[in-house]
Amino acid sequence: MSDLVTRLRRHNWRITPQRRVIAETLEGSHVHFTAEQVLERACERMPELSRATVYNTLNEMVALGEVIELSLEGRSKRYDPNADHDHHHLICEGCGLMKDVHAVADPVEWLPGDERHGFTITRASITYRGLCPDCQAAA
Amino acid sequence: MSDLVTRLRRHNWRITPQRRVIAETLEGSHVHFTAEQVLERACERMPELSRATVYNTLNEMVALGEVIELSLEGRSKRYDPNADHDHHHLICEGCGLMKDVHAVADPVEWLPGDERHGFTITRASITYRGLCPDCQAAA
DNA sequence: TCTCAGTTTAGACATAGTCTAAGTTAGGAT
DNA sequence: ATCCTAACTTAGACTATGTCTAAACTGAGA
Repeated sequence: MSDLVTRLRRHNWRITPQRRVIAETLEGSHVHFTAEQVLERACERMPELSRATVYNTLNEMVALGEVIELSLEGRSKRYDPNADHDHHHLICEGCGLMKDVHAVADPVEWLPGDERHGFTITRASITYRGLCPDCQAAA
Repeated sequence: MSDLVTRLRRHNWRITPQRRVIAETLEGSHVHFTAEQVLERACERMPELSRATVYNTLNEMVALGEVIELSLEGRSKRYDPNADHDHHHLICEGCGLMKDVHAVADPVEWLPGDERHGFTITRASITYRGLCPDCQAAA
């Protein structure tokens, strides 16, 4: 069983066949899919699945805090089933490949008080950009 | 004269009236506007300015490296006329207010070699999230 | 003045995402 | 078991954001 499904069930969230397929699609890859990519892959297992259900379900999983929504590149959002807020993202500027990474310091501590403009800061995420090994070889 | 216009001129880029209005609109605020907001404000000074010109011009300024494109929140990109890549962003989760901030360390150094997956890393940006003073008071 | 590359324009088109109204499903009450 | 109800799903219309195209315009140099 998908770990994401387990986490979702803890919220007393009804696990319908559609939601299960969507959760398992999200979790079954190292890549972070867009909603359209989730729809496409989930439809291989459940062809009658509708676009609206995919969008609704992804938004609900984000609202429950079990999936992170990423607006990093291009026009569409991507969904990360790893809800651990301490990880960051590494993006290849050549091909768009995205990896989860962990940094050794908490960025919140590196923002001086006089740069906080009176905000209370709850979290921080880092986006690293560069070239993946394949794109370096191609260059 | 707008500093952004000065920087753009150095690229031998023709500064037309339309481009000047767009650049000055971008730079004349502490807020980072969406393309539609730039269009709306620029049209107050030049009503016949077209949507296509705003989008083209913003994309060209990004390509020249003099404006940074931000895909952080919501559906639309925002444009930051401060091309200094060492600054980061602080976003209020209540009202969407966005501020430029500077951290005291370079986040690239916080990513250990074994978390780099063979990438060459060229830059890193941090997105801080929290509540601005007004939204704290309202809560 | 003429020419031509670069620029601007209106509007068609494309893509991403949301909403609505109707139909379906599942679980509790009877 | 059957009914009732709320939650869920669906197709497709709709909205928002951004890109493209073809034609018109502009201005610097021949």
